[in-house]
Amino acid sequence: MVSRFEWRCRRGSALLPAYDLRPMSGVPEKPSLENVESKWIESWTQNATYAFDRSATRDGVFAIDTPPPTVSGSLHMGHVFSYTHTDTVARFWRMRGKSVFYPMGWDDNGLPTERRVQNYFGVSCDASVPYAAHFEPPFRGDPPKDHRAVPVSRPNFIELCEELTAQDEKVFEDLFRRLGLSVDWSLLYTTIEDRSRRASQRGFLRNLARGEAYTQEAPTLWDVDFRTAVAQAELEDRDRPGAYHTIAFHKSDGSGDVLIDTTRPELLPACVALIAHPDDPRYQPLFGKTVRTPLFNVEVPVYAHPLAQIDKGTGIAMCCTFGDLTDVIWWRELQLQMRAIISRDGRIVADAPDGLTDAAGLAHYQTLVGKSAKQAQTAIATMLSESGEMIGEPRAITHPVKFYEKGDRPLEIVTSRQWYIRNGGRDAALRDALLERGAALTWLPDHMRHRYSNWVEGLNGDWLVSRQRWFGVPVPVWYSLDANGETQYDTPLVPEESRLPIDPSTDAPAGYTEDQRGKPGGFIGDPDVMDTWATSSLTPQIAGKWEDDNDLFTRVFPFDVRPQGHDIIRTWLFSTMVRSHLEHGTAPWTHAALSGWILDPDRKKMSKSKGNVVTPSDLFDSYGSDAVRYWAVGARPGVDTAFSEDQMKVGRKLATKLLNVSKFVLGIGDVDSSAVPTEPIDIAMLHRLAGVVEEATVAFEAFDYARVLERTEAFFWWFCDDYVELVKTRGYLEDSDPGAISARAALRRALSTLQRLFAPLLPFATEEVWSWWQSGSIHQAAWPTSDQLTAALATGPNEELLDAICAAIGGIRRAKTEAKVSQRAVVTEAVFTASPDAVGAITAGWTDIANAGSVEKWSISPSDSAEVTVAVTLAPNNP
RNA sequence: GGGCGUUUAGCUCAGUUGGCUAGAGCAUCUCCCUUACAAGGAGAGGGUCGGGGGUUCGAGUCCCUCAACGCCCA
Repeated sequence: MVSRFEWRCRRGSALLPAYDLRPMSGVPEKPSLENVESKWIESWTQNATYAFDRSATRDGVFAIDTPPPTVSGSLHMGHVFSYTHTDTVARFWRMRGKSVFYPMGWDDNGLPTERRVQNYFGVSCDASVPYAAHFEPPFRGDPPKDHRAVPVSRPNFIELCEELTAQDEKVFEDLFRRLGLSVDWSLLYTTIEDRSRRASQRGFLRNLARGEAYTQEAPTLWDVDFRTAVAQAELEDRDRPGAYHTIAFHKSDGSGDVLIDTTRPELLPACVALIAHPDDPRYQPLFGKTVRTPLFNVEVPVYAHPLAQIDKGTGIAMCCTFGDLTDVIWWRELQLQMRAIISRDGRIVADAPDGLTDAAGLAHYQTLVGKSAKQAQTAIATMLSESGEMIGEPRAITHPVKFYEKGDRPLEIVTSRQWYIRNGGRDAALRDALLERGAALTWLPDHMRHRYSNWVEGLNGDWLVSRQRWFGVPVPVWYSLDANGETQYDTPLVPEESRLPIDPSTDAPAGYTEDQRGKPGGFIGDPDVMDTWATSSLTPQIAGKWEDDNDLFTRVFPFDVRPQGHDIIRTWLFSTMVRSHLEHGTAPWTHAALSGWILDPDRKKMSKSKGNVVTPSDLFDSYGSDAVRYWAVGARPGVDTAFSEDQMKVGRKLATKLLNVSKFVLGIGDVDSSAVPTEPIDIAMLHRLAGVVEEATVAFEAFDYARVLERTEAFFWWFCDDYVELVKTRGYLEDSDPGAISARAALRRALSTLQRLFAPLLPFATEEVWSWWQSGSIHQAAWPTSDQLTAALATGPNEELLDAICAAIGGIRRAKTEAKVSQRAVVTEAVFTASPDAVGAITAGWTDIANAGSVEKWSISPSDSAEVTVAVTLAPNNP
């Protein structure tokens, strides 16, 4: 650890010792939380309070791989919640003398932005439309419901994306500043900017050069609305109603029918085989023979394959190209024919598939052309009924169907050429290496490691990174065209890294000129963009300016922590691990901190669709940023947490209390900064606080900001309610009184420590009270230590003393409450009993107790009980 | 179907390697305008720690089992 002294020299700061005294003129007459936010936000910006010191070496740096929020949405309480957690840890390490690398990024790349731009401006991207200079979109916000999207060129569309993201990003930045994040805003990046595109393309080209990226034409899960391929990580199963249709296939030798059950009869024209389990005696005689499809009269083989489920339906299934991933496996392993009938927009293609030659079959097919899968299903069920080839009625069931997580219709499987990055899904050695990397991470909370290993172990293919979209990072390759104009996919043309970022749709590869584009002997650009995750998987590299500024990169990489939601372990966390493992041979960070969900007070997950979302800025206005942070910090790492304005009210109370008690301590009277507390109760209080400091330090080192708050807060209220009340009268004595000196010195030591313990949690209120008596920002002050707090004290900890004294004053207070008199009421006599040790403690602290309780006369006698008892006689004239 | 988590006061949650009579905040009730703070303070009531079984001198805590709720994966 860097010592406070070294750190101060390095930062060139001129901080005073933590409890050095300043003129009291800084304490306001009436402390208030009003306007502290704007005041300190401005001060922090002007003084570059949170600037990363890049002269620090890796050992002296704490580096955070901040999640770049998607700017196509709005910031919600989930952001406030989790970003506050990270900020507390950043602030702690900064106070511990680390140079904290805390960047912010905006994820403005990809589908969500496209969708928002379409909805906001009322446009749609159409690559065939020419570019229009000075294009004015039909709307800026809220196009009417019946508005038909205006097609715009890809460059125009991208301009609109940039316009809207810039606007959204400003709102985000303001909100994060208001929340008090100690981000170094000079490190800001966006995922669509040149530097990110360069990093993304460079990373991809390095993968390609090492054989970790490859292109392949293969059946792929496909969203028919977004018209793009999707990756395994973006899938989700949704339960959907469906129906089993029992359909009769006809044996080619005329010996009867074979019945199959299917939920997708519309794929009948795409049927290429029937498949049963090799051990199924019912179908063993049919293996190797053929049957003819109903309606279409196409001859298809019957094969055996172990993936056929004996107990499902009739036990024999039709294999179509393609109904599901099992079909793909059968098609590949049994080398079946291809009869694709679903187009990329989800409709039945015009051309009947190979092998469909029967005149009646063709006529049936014609009725399906152009229909959606759903419409085709209805049509074909009707035809099957009419032809008598459907047995009975369809039987309704509910079954899991694969969807793109952002999509509205079930995924289809279409064959297309796509780019993949190896992620262990097809390679056991790589998978094991990635599992090991995950196991070596410190997970917060620890059980989240299972999400990672679970996912990696379940991978069934490599990572599909190409997307058939516009607003993203282009796949940075071209393909040469041979003399016949055929595309040479196996030997892509790649740019020099120094040219990046490139757009292959407008840039030409080296050795070619633009007029050779699309011509035989010329070239074409890869039309696709990369998946958003392919870029955001490089956030450590982007934020750390990998290859653009390697001096910086080596000072921050591997990062200390990746904070993120547990819902994106399989996507963001895993893909970042893959890229770092492949490129750098290391994990990208040492810690992964997973935040929980925000639930509404009814324990439901908050979401816009449920209409239970609260706007953060309204809460900042109502309770103050510190109060909102207080609510967030109260949640233990990784735990789902109910939204609670009540907690914010408590936080507001705490911040107000901190102001008030600071005013009291600083206003009670001066004391020399070299003064050492001498009264037993003062010394014992400082030792108690020293224990809190040690506990808070350990907790923060383990990212447990919630425990820091809990322990600090518990001490703080005790300090205010008991300790301060007890020593108040003594502290007001004249300056030369030894008791007053002891109290004031102890109060100041404690105050300085408490302010700094709270600083990472309540940055505004603590900065405010610190400014009353210290110079420099509290957020650059040193984290308190127990040594500092107990320096030069004559005696050690004495919890028994504090407990006995507090029990004594508590007894007096209780007596007054029970008598329903004011706490100011005078006690003419108090008669105590207590254990012999407690008798000593109460005697030692008697003057303070008497002052706090307004006790005139007292006596005490030892008892066998550990309990302190008191009999109180109240003055007759009390109110 | 596999994995993970949660279950403690009316509510939200602490409870560390097993160790005094199980704690806090909120809410409720009573009282107090007190010189840092009424946007405050002093006090009170409230729990067979999800059920069952086991280990132990001792279990909220460890083991087994069952249940409910939630999440991840298939």
